[in-house]
Amino acid sequence: MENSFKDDDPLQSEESNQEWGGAAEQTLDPTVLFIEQMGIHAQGDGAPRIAGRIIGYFIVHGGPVCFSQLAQELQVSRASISTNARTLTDLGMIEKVARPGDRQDYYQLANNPYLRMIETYLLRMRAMQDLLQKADKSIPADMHGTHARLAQMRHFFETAVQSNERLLKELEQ
Amino acid sequence: MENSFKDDDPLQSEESNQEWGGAAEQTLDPTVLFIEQMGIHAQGDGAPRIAGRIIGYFIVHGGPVCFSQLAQELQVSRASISTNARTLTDLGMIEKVARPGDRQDYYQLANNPYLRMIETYLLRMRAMQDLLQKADKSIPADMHGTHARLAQMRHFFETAVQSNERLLKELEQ
DNA sequence: TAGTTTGTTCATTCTTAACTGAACAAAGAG
DNA sequence: CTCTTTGTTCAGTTAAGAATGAACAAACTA
Repeated sequence: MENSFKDDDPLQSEESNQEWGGAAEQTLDPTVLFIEQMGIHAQGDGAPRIAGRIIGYFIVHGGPVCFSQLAQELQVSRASISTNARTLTDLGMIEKVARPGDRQDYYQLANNPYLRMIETYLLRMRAMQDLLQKADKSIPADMHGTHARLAQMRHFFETAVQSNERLLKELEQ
Repeated sequence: MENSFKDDDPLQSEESNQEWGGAAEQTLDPTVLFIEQMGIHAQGDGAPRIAGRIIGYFIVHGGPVCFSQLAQELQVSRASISTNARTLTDLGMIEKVARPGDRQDYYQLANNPYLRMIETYLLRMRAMQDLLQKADKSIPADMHGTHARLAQMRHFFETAVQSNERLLKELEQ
């Protein structure tokens, strides 16, 4: 359940700490492996690694988890949790939940954590459409080849946007 | 046509160099503006800015363009062109074309430059599916909540993959 | 042969942004 | 009130990777 990088970590030191280094998987625990891989994947998507690890943690442990627990178990600073939790909340992937008589912040996975990813994706594509449209207007009309290529690109993004809007509806049921 | 950042740039110095700084658009030429914006967008997508500018250049100027011309007009090192052109070629967005009796490399936009973007996107999603499947196998069966959340996520990616495969076919006609 | 041109590779520099620790504000608890 | 707990913000550090210049290899010219 723990990252077990610190030397004094009880879970780590009580075990027979077999061959470290090399391509050995850091920990035997498949859940922490999964969480770590989610971090890597997020990084590949251009997102901060910690954000991916947080999502991974929620997938594994579900239910409302408190702020400090996240920082502790993922072994990162509270500052990082704060920033990334806010980002993920803004993205609609996790949400803050209240706990009566508890001052701490609790978070959990949102209803459909992945929908917003698509919405963000759509936003980017619409920005590109905008860019293309403006280019089309401002570039001299006699540059026929250019306008043809712009049109081709616009067609692509139009189709892609439609496709993803359809997907979005499909996932919303 | 040029970046005109260097002081000795003829195009720059012959004009009445009006108010620099502020939000002023660097150049009046809408085509270089477009190329620059493509660079910015690429950057936002996690791709190198030069890659985006190269694509922008091809959209504007079409036809086979030689290696050295790219370096010159985009005002970047040949090394950058080399690296990015290779990446874009691997991605299937541009392609090398031969010119009889010419030793230089020429490039042009590929048939459907954007299809491969989707394929790359699909690859990433399939990698995630793989990750999810492996996690599902390795995580203890009695963690019911975890498996449920994994299943939900898998469902999402399955739907998304299908949707994008459909889109791909649609664009291939 | 030596000299040019063209593209790639490598080591280095530079930029961007992730991450951290520390200072801070807000909200209890005593 | 003081002392603790909790989360945010900010300045500084660090790490990743984009871009470069120089060295190099390959292919042609003379």
